[in-house]
Amino acid sequence: MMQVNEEYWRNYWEEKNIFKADEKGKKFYVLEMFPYPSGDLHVGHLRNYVIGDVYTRYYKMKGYSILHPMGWDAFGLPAENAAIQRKISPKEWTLENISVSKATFKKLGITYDWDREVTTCLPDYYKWTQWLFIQLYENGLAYRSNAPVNWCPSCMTVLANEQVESGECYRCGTEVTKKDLEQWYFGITKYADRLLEDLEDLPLWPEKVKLMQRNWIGRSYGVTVNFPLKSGNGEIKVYTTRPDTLYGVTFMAVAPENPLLNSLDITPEKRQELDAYIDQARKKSEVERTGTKTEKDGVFTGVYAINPLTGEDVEIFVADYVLATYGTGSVMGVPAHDERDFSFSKKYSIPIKVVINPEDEQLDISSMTNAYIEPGIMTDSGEFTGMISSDAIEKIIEHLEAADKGKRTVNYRLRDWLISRQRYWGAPIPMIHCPDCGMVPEKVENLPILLPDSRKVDYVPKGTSPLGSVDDFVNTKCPKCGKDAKRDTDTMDTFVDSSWYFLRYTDALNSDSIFSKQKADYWLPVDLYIGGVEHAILHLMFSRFITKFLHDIKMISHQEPFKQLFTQGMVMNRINGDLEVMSKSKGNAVPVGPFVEKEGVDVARGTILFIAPPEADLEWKESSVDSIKRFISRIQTVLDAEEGNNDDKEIRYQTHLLVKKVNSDIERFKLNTAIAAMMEYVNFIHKKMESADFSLSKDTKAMFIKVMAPFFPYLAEEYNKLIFGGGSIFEKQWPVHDETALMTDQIEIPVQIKGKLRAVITVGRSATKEEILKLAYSNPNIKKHLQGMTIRKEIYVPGKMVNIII
RNA sequence: GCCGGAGUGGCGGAAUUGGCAGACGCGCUGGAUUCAAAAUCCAGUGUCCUUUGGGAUGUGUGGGUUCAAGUCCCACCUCCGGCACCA
Repeated sequence: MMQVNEEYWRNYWEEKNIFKADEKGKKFYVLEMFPYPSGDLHVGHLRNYVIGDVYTRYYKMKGYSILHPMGWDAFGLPAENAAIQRKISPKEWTLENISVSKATFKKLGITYDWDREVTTCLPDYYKWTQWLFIQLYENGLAYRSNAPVNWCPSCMTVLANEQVESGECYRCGTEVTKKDLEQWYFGITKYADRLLEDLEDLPLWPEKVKLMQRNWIGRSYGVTVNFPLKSGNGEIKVYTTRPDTLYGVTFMAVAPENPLLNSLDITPEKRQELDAYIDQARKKSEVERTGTKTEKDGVFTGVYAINPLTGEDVEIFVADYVLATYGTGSVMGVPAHDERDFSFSKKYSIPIKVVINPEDEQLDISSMTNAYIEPGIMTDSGEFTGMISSDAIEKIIEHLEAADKGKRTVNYRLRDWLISRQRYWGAPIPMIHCPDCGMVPEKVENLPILLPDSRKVDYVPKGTSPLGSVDDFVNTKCPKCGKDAKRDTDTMDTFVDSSWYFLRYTDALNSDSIFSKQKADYWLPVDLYIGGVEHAILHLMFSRFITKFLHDIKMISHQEPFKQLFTQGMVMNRINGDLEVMSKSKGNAVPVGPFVEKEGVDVARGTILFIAPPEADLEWKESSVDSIKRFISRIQTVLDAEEGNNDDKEIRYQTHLLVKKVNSDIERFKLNTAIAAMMEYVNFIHKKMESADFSLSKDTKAMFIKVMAPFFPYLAEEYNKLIFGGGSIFEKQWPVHDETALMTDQIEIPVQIKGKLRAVITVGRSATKEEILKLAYSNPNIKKHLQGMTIRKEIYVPGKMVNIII
């Protein structure tokens, strides 16, 4: 029986540079999302990387120049937390984890080009993260702003909107609070339209992910309407997508944070009441304020605005369900035609005015229990009365613009990306605060701004940036005027690091530039990007944004980084009876190292690929290896037999069918059925060997070995060496099936009576309809069922089936 | 609440264009081999009926289109995921 020497092949691939990108001819860039280095890789990681490895080996055999790199998303909180607990430096801890993970990758023999390894926490990488920041700053896309931000009291840092899930921190699940802080933002909203529209250019992305991004960007079209104040000469602007309901506006609500409240002419008594409400609102969490379950409340300001279309008075409320950060921070209230406004008006006895009726009904305020939010016929709406409301929308916008009472507006749910973090283990923001010059970017030649040695830093989180405690870091000279100045002490969100790493791989060792345009243009876009769907918004949107920005500053030609996205399913494991995603932090991780040591890499690969289709979640069971172990040993039985020379038509048929099937299964990401097809094939040969003096010819063995190579690379190499004398199987050409081999002389035709299968007949390939029907009618079971029946119709689908209707 | 996706044997899952449902595998049952066991090999395995030829039934539920539906249409149920007052 064949002995597999994994180490030999691992070294062979590496020493002979089999999978080193040679940058010649047609290219294929395979990428798996790089991991956070948490130490031991587990079976969940294995799945992700093995899928990528299959494609790398497959495209290599198809003659492409391959780029398949690996690196480390190495900044971030776990390193700091671990360091605080164990009193070792985040850097040491991280680098140690990387070396453990890397050793496991090497043991697996995944086809990475390690010369291109990137580690985001090392200065040769974050130098360019800082460079990128400066480019964004100089193009007006990085700015500081003082605003209420999401604050995680447990992580002691701010979070981006994208990192808050139902009011909780995406990392630790702690309820997020609001804090007013001056923070750094990236102007991703300037790219909102392009990020939305260019999704059309990504046909090979899952619809689900594109939909999630569309929803997240949340583009809406409407109008900003000016409501003059009743007293004084100010005005309040509101944004609405339903100008057709403007005649029904009876109140308006302003966010507690909206600064225009200060300019309203409010009586001192009212002012006191309002301040109490505002104070209370600010203490509430986002979920308490805007969650669907809580009842909306507010306080009347005592001040009125004027409906610009009707001239009627409109009560102005302060209400904490109004978001200060969306639209104008104020909304108009139309009780009759908005569910939320309806219940608010009931609560505060605000008048209700119907301005849209259903086509066949007149709404009656006294009997209404719900708002009518559908389109309908305009009523009580001045010159627009009688129009279909959906048509009136555009007419009213035109009217408002003509009268200078409003302006057509597009709004987005997407917010600018808050990227500063009050933590130590991240890339320092390369900006300097100068008392004279203000904000000044560090000179590019001074990059990287090194993180100070952790021994000098008090990086235990206190809610302020740990770097602020290091005097020789903070104190510097202004790059512009040379006077004493202070460095910015925040570090960047780790999603900044990972939003451009796929570009660095194309030119990882470049010390003069972030990458060369020529290399990036050759390799981009990533042809196949494999990772979890949990990054559908965060990482994938930020990467698209940065790619577009780099395109705009002429660093790259492409506008989209990832041509095809494949989101693989999660690996689940039972813990105390509950099925949970496998992860180190949950304590249910099955480490890869001991597993492959025991079973071998090929068995580990085959198992994880066979038990479920790559996109489906799967439950990990140790016992799943049994079927693949049996299969591999059966492959050996078949291949170990002496070469025969008695391949017949049937063998040729089966072999070419296998090649065709595996090829198409790989192309459509059905790696589980590709393995099933190989099993069928091997079972077929095995049976044939038992019943006759038969063994495969050398040529047929070659076809099979090539087809299995992307899945079981070690075994394939051993047989390639044994039977064909060496070299790497991956330098050989992927087989092409011969369509003529699939043309059998005989075909089987199922015969149905009234849609029920009654017989299967075997006929010659070229049999005519008449011949087939004749044969069908002579079949005993068909005869039996047709006894005494009248045939009403015969349906014959050429080469497929016969259906007799009685 | 809104928007997606999915429901197929005891289990994981096949069925690529409306054309033989359950490929492949796990498990289970019986047999061969063995002193015995493991491993391996062979046969069977949706459910029910059966004279062993077959027959009935069957892809979440109920309807529909069609010669023919797991696949298409309508309504509903359940589960999973995303968003959750975005005005």
